[in-house]
This record gives sequence, structure tokens and C-alpha cells, in this order.
Amino acid sequence: MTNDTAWAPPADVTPEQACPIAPVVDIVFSRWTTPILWVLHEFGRHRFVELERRITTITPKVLTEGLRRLERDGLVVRTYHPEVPPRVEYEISELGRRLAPLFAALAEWSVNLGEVEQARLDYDARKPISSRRT
Amino acid sequence: MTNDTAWAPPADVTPEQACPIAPVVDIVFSRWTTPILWVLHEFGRHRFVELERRITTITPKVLTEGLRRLERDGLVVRTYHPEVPPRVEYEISELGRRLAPLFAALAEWSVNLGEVEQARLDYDARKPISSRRT
DNA sequence: CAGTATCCAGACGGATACTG
DNA sequence: CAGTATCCGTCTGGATACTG
Repeated sequence: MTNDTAWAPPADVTPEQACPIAPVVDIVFSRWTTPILWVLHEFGRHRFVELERRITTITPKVLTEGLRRLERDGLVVRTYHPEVPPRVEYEISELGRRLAPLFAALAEWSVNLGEVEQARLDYDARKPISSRRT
Repeated sequence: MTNDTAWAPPADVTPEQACPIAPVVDIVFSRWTTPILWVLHEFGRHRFVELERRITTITPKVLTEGLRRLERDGLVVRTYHPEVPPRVEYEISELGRRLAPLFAALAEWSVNLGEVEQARLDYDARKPISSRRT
């Protein structure tokens, strides 16, 4: 329970993120990256259309953007097969595979989703009763 | 390496998310929640202004929004002390504390940030050479 | 202190159509 | 098949000012 009123910045912290895990979050959990990585991680190599079909609600444009970013970050490997019709395959990289423990932790925490749902119901139920100055 | 051309949806998957961890990601890693939760998790109870000072770039409006959402989701507990001047304290809930392993996994993965940076440099270096049809 | 109220710009992402 | 190009609405989040 660290809680001094006088507080000095740790000095090794960039103004942008007060927490060291923020950069990781930006890389791994920016929009659409989670479904893409998850699919690649769980079901192996995929072609473009296969990914489109797995992640039913994604549009080609957004899928491309996501894949490019992941490729750039070294989490996904793109392989182009010069055939007709062209074939491109995406798979998770070795670096990306190191996310496995993280995904495992995520999946494990999902057992708590029920409690979150309940918390929301509770909150919404008692919220209307005055603009809570309590 | 599951990779059939003929593919049928798992049927227990909602159209929205092809992956079961997506809901968790939405709750835990939506904008600004990570810094807030991290600070609360690492440094204990905080008042509003203290959080503002830790997360230097956040505005009061956005901080409030984040805290409200986290409170609603049951990850953060808000305590109002009816004094003058008013005092409000935020702390991570027991449910929120269960995120610890997740944060640990995140923090551990941050050792790979250097590799990501390198991957980006490599990518940007070889990218300009034709619009890569390779 | 602990917020709320407004206003607003810019990024994000969806729909649609087209190409090598 | 594997994308690109374009257009455009939405929503996030920043700046600023004000309040119980």
C-alpha cells in the first residue's frame, strides 16, 4: 500500500506510459490483432481467404492492415507462392509463438467473465439511484 | 497444422469473435485501462489526483471514463469519503487482483520488445524495394 | 478535491468497387 | 486469389472551462 502524498516520478518512466507493459499491449492487443494472432496460433498456417472466413466480421482492408502490422512487428510470417492463382500463407513466427503463455493466461482469466457480467448488472442496477455521491 | 480447404464454422462461436479470448481483451486492454490497472495493481490505493499525476498524459475526463468502466466491470473499487474537501480512493478489487498472472506474463514478454524493434527496422529497410510481390 | 460539460479534430474501421 | 483504392460515418480522446 504505497501511498505518500508527496510523490516524485520514478525518473526512468517516459511521460507517455506510466506502466512498462503498455508497449507490449500496443503491439499485441491493438484492434484485430488478437483474433488474427489467436487463429494463427491455434490453427496454424492460413491463407488470406481462410483468415477472412475464420474472422467472419473482418473486411479485407482491415485484415490486410492487421497482417501488415503483425508482419512488420515480426509476429507473423508471410510467404508468397508465385503460382496462378497466387497463393499467400500466413503463419505465426517464432517470436509470436512466445506469446503462448500470455494467451494461456488470457484464456484462464476468462473463467471470470461471469463475475464481470454480474458486476455490470449490479452496477447498472444501483446506479440510477441518485448520481452517487457515495 | 489444421488446414482443410473445406471449412465449417465451429458453431459455438459468435460471429463477432473468432477467438474466445476477445472478450477478456476488450475488458482488460481497452484504451487507458492498462495504465490505470497497472498503477493500482503495483502501487496500491490512489486518489483521483494521484492517478492523474502517475499517468501524466491522461486528462481528467478520460481518467474518469476509464475508472467508471473499470468500476462497472468490478475490477476497481471506488470509495467515497464524505469529508471537506471530498476524498475518493480507488483500489483494485479482488477480481482485478486475479489479473496478476496476466500482468506478469505481459511484463515477461517485454523482454522481446527489442526483437520487435529490430523486426520493424528490417521490414522498413527492405520494404521500399518494390511493392513486394514476393 | 473530484469530477462534469462542451466542443471538436483526427484516427479507425466499415462498405463498396476494382485489379494483377 | 490476394489484395488496393476510395469514400465516408463513428467514435475516441484531447483541449478547455466550469461546479459541488
